[in-house]
Amino acid sequence: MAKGEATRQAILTRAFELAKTVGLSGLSIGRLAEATGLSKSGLFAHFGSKEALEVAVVGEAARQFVELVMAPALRQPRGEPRLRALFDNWIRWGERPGGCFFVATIAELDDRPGPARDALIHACKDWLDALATAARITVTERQFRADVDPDQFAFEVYSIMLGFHTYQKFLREPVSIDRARGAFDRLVTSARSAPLAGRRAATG
Amino acid sequence: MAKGEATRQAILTRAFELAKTVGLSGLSIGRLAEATGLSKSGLFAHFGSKEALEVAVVGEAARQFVELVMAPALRQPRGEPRLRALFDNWIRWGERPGGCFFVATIAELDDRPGPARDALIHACKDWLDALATAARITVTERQFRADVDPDQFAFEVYSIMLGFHTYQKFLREPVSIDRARGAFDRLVTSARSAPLAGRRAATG
DNA sequence: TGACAAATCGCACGGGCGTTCTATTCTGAG
DNA sequence: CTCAGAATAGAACGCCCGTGCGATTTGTCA
Repeated sequence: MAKGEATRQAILTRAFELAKTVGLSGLSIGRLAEATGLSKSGLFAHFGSKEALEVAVVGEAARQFVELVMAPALRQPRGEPRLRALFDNWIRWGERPGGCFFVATIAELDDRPGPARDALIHACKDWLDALATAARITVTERQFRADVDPDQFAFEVYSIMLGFHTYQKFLREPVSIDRARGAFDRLVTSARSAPLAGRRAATG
Repeated sequence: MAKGEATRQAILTRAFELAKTVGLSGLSIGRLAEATGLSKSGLFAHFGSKEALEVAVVGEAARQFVELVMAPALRQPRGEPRLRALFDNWIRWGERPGGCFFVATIAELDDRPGPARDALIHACKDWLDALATAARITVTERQFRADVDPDQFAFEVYSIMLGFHTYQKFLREPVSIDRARGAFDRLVTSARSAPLAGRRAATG
């Protein structure tokens, strides 16, 4: 009984890797079957439809993202260290072969309604919530100024990561990581509480 | 002799609109022929191959981008007004139906080499160059601090726009435009020269 | 207006797609 | 060891894709 589940997981692992470069629509059942050494119909039986396969791949991506990016960061101390860990882990996630699954897939699904799109939106909102929560905590810990908007902060971190991936995967700019780190540092610095007594002017 | 050229332009106009939502791979010749009222083979004859059609669509996108975003901004005064015009026009470009063609297409082509990808990279680099040049001029005009890196600035503006489009087209967040404007304002403010005598601490 | 070229059409081909059905092989519980 | 049921394979389907070709319509200039 466990055999089926193991095969299914092997398929998903391979499908996730493939989808990072060819997208979800580009992920054809025939090609995936060839890549996993199964027959087309044998593979198909595990999911029942292409759409269900796509949803499962998004789920697999979310699972790996939690495991590799979010969970380790949540073990860091609250405040700026945790925020920085989220950013660093995310950069590392994006540097793995094929780049970031989510960035590669978002543009593909934004005009194609359906359960796969819903699952992807859910994963992205979870991630933005995690960023905003980490920023909010950093404010609570008085490491960030009280007037820092956590949701705005999350938007800006997210934007930096989108820029990073575009520079990295599309433009193949070697400076992509320096640009991303530079932007993140500037963002964090401008959000910090004044280190000594005496306020500076607000930045936003 | 002009008939063919007119038809070709009509095809490209329609193809550009369609590609914003379905992408370049999703833009099939059959569907495009139906949308333009031509026969498949009649349309096909204008380009000779799917690949050539894709390149032409990217060219059409670049042409419209220059006309609607870059050219009007270059008529604004040098420095911050021009920079802000580039940003505003770009936001407006992204608010048109279908969103931004480039954002929609970049993720699709980043792992598919070929002339279409080359053309898209060229257009993006032109745009980043324009942003960096506008920032450099703003430094020269002493509206920005001398230690502002124009290329880093361009990266951050570009990232904000990617974030804007993701929030807008994918997450359908109504606050997308406020987030983008907020991030841009924060970026510009932190780059400005000190308005009066006496320097503040550097921000990045 | 006549004639030549440009523009467009209709049709067909091979191939990959997702999907279905039936047959076969494998596997694990009794 | 047996055997039901799970897991996989094989072949076929209708569909749409990009592409090529010959026929036909349309436009333009002498």
